[in-house]
Amino acid sequence: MALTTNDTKERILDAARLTVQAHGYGGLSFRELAKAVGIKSASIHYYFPSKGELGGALAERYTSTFAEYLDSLLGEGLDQETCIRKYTDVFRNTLLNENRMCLGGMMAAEHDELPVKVQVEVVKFSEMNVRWLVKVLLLPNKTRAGAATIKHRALAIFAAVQGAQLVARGRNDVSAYDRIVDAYRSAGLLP
Amino acid sequence: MALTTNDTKERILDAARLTVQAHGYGGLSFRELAKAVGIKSASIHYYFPSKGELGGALAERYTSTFAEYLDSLLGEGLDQETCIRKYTDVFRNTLLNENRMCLGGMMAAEHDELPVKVQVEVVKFSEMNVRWLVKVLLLPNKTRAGAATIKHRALAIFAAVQGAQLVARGRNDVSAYDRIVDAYRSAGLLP
DNA sequence: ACCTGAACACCGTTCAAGT
DNA sequence: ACCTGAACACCGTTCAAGT
Repeated sequence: MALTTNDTKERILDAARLTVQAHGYGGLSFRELAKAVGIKSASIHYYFPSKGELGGALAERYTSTFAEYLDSLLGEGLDQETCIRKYTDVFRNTLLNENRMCLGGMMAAEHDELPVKVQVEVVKFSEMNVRWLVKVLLLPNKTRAGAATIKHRALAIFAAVQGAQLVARGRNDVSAYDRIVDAYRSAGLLP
Repeated sequence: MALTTNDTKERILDAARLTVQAHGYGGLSFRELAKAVGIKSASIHYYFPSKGELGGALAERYTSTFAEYLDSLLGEGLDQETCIRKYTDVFRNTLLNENRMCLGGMMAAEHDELPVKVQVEVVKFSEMNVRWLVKVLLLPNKTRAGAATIKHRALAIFAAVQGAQLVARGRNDVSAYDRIVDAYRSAGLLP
């Protein structure tokens, strides 16, 4: 009676997430995935008819889980600077986890290899990030900037953090991520 | 007697570059590549013993070609703002070319799938970019910042531009790249 | 020097067959 | 409902064989 959500489908998604964040959607193999879960590769298709279905479900779950965490920060009533620091820390922690990358960033790079359903989820992920960042940028009452300006700034922060993670991953060096984010702060991009 | 450099090896590299910038290193197939060049896939191995050798040569050539272009801008004596605009335009043009991505950014995302030789070239690419950006940041005589600060700013600009391209590619929308870069400028990250 | 066909172990996908 | 083995056309790589 589903006392645990750790059923086969969830275990497939968990293993797939770790693989995609390290090796990409293209580096995800049904045979390896099956080995990790303890079934045969053909059995994965019972839960996810195609690799695209799996990728779509994976990205969708990733976005909602991340959104939940981010909203919880706002729910705690944290101030703007703390919110941004916790935000950049999420991407930092991903790197600390064996140089892994944000699922959304990884899949953005793999755009041309993705089924349309997965491409759509990648866009939704970035939109969720921007929506949250807009809320954070509006936190102080001194809102002298217009709505469009705030949204562009939020998109820029999202892109800058993604780029910091991408470059640091390419160097396999978390300290590069730290230097970059610090420089963003010094330059005035981050509050 | 080599009156033209458009020999088989160069044609392989040219076709490979376009493919990797669109589909990634993982999306590069010897069979497809051979088809584009007009030989058999086994023949590619005559010029590049392994996929890693091909990837390494590709990244190396990409870096030196890009460095040549960037240095030519400084050679023309262009001012700081113009240099940065021409720099961001390079990445913009890549997106305009069927939503393609910088080879260095693409390969950074694929880090875990790359042979060490290729990983090294990805690092060299980013270092070349930072070196050039440092030179540009030092262009005005009013150099009030220290050497370390300048270098961190240069690295941050490189990362930010890579992120802008990554996010825009994920959305298949060049206008997103433009909005992000504009926001970088407004925030003071870009001169 | 340059090219090829054939083989190998991989891949996602399909499907008939099991329980 | 859930799982499997076997087949299919792909992949990079290897190698003996061609010219």
